[in-house]
Amino acid sequence: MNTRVRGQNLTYSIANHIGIAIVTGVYSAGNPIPIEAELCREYDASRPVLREAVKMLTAKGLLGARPRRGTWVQPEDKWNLLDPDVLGWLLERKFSPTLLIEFTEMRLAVEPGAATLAASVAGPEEKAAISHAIERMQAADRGDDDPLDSDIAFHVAVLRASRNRFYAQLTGFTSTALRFSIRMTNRYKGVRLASVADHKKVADAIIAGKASAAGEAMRRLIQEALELIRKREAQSATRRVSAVSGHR
Amino acid sequence: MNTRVRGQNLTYSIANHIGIAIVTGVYSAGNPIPIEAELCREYDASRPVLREAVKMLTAKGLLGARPRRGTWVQPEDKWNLLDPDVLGWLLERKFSPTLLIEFTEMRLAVEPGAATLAASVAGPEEKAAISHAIERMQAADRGDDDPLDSDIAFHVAVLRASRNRFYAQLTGFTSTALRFSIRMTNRYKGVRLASVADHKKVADAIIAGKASAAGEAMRRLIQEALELIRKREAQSATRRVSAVSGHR
DNA sequence: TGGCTCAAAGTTATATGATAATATATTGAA
DNA sequence: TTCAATATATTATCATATAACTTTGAGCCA
Repeated sequence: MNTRVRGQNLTYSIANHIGIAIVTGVYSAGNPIPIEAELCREYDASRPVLREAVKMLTAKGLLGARPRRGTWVQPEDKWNLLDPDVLGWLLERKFSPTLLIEFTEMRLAVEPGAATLAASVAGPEEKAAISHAIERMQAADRGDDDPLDSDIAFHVAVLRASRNRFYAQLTGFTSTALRFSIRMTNRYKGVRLASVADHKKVADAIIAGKASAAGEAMRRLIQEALELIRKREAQSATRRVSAVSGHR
Repeated sequence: MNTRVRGQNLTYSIANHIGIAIVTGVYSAGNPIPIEAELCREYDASRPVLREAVKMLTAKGLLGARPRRGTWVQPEDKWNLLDPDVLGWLLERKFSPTLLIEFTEMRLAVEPGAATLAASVAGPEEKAAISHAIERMQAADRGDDDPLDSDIAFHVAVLRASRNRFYAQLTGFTSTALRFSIRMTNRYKGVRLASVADHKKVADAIIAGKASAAGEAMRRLIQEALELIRKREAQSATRRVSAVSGHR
């Protein structure tokens, strides 16, 4: 192979490469990671650098290593899917509609939860951030801002407004999910999965301190997006099938 | 300091030590991580070992490093709180009722979501696992099984039954959360935060395929636990205040 | 012939020391 | 006073050597 990776930081580049190789199945249980010495040759790097990269990946649950047994890919259920890097690798290189549906299903639970909390605890600055995101979305509809960025900003603002560290932790996750959701579906429809008006309902409820209304509005918002995604997936699955049968 | 750490694996032990030191605030933005050379002296280890440990921690978002700038602790919002190690360090060494409330708030959204999904997609084996966990809880009430383990087994079984990788990913998170929830509250009450009967309602709804009923039952279950935890926290806060004022 | 013990080999773990890259601070000049 | 160049401290990378630890297999004994 001899894939000399270059970037500002060799260790991170190699960790990235191997990480991607793992999630795309280049390395797997059936096709195990080569031993250190061979990896050094493949990536043309010294052993310490390679070991540091491998340690980063073991910290993310992708790899395991033991003396004499070598280095191996962990079973998929040990991967830290909520780690932004791991999720990024998975989406960037091995995107699948199933994955998109799975994390939209998760957003369907998480974001209403965050919105409910936000309505009871958000302070003035956090509410201002939410309002500002809505204004940006409206501006985007007039062509004065980026539709994707403003949409993401809104969801991130709500997560932060929950004043719950675990929800706040999911901002990276949600940004990524949203970016890919839209990238996948905007070929068929406008760039939004839901209207600005629907987003504004959520914002208004949070700012008014109406907890259950905020949660419910957010739930409807994501439910709508999820159904749209499921429908598109069903359609393209049908298309794939008819394309295959058409060849016969 | 010279804290020679010994264990079967030096690198992991050191990563653990430093990880705990970070989350407990021994190292912080104000009191930065010493330079590599000093860390080597403190932990009596070679530079490669130390660098590998540091790389594991940067992979978990706890540290950052740049040439000439040294190694520093990342702001807390960059920590991967959903990483099982990070969460474990935080709970094991710096437990706080606030943290307990925060992740119970998150469970309040996540687990009903998982239960809802599970009701529509769980297969026979997954339903059997849920039933089995309920049986174990009943056995525990008769003294024939462990109350804590059986309780955890139930929640884990539901998450897995959702057939959603992101929910499944949260099993470690939930086990930890539950273990600490109970450890914190069982001094005051029986070991359960909610009755076996309430758990069984969730299980029955999932097995019957009643999605919204399953979600709602699970929501009630955790809502109950959350209120109990909040009440206990308010009480002990009062106790702390009166103890302090009593001393004056 | 089967099982147990022990030894050897292969692989990761740890150590040492040296060189390169880089960002910051300092110093000097404009 | 400001900007640029240079010095310096720190991480990044490299090369190599030794240790520790399983796994495997061979040999021996029952």
